Amino acid sequence: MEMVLQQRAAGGGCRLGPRPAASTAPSAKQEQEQEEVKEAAAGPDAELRRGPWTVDEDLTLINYIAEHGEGRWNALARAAGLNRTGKSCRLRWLNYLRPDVKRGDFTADEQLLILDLHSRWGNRWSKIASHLPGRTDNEIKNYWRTRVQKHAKQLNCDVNSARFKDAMRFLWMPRLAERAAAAQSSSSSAAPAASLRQQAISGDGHGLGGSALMTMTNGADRSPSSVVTTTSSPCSSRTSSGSTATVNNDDYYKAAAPAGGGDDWAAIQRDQEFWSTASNLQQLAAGGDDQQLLFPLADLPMMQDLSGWVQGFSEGAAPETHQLWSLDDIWRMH
DNA sequence: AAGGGCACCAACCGCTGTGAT
DNA sequence: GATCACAGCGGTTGGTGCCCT
Repeated sequence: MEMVLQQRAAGGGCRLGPRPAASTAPSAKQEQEQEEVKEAAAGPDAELRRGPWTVDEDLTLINYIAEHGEGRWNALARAAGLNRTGKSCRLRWLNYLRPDVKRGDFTADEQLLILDLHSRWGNRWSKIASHLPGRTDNEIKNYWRTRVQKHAKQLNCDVNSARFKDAMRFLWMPRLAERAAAAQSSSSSAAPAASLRQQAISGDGHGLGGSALMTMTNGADRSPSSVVTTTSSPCSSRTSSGSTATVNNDDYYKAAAPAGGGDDWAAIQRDQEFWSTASNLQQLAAGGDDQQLLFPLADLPMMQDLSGWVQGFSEGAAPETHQLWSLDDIWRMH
């Protein structure tokens, strides 16, 4: 325990001392409230501690909560003798010290879930976190900001844009689903979603016939903005425009294949051609001028089969008519 | 080896919601 | 209904450490 705490206390950085003035100056009332909180928590002569938690502080908090339980954080901070605000104690406990906090990289399953839930609820980190046992809202938020937003930036689009959402739905999420399924097949301790995904991919009991049929739906209204079915062998699917598209998993997975495993985004992002393709297809779908494309579409390795897929990159597409599977559907089947 | 740049993430802040008085 | 205290949420910051040149 001591060693773990030592590592945790030593890990990660944060500022020490007072932070710089905020861009919006606090009101006199707010300043007074803050002073009162300080004095109430530590007495008029004591300066509240800020910044990284020490091992001693962690142990004090853990022991106090083990004995008295959590809640009433300001009172807890005082009673435990911690020279911290209740807020700080609560955050430290919930995001770090709680025994069920899961640490380490997000699994493909978890990433998939985050993407799906964020597409529905937006930046409702706490709500999203409630669906990922052991993960904190802070962790998910950090993940989103450091990984997802970074790649939106690299695509020169906003993370909330339809373009980026389409890229997530059609490129990243199917890929994650497949990786999660692969991970599931090599693991005996499977999450329910993983086992369901495996069923979906193997077509077990759902008439999928060996295809990884996965359609991501659009936001709160749950209506698909467009449809792509992915298969391990070419198959046809009807697009929002009514044309038939054949999207071969092997093609775009090949294009996005990780050089050596690791982070999915990193793997996809490494392949500049892949992103350029997505970017160009988006421009084409939006009626962009072919002359503006980064390179001739005819040269793209995926172009033969993507005429329909391009339509998927347009906004406001009509709902699909054939069978759609969302994560919800898969979840329910379990 | 040095140092500059960047990703990561713990911890902060302001604000809002909620329940008690 | 008004006020207060507290809990909780989402946005932001900046130190640490890794990676690249």
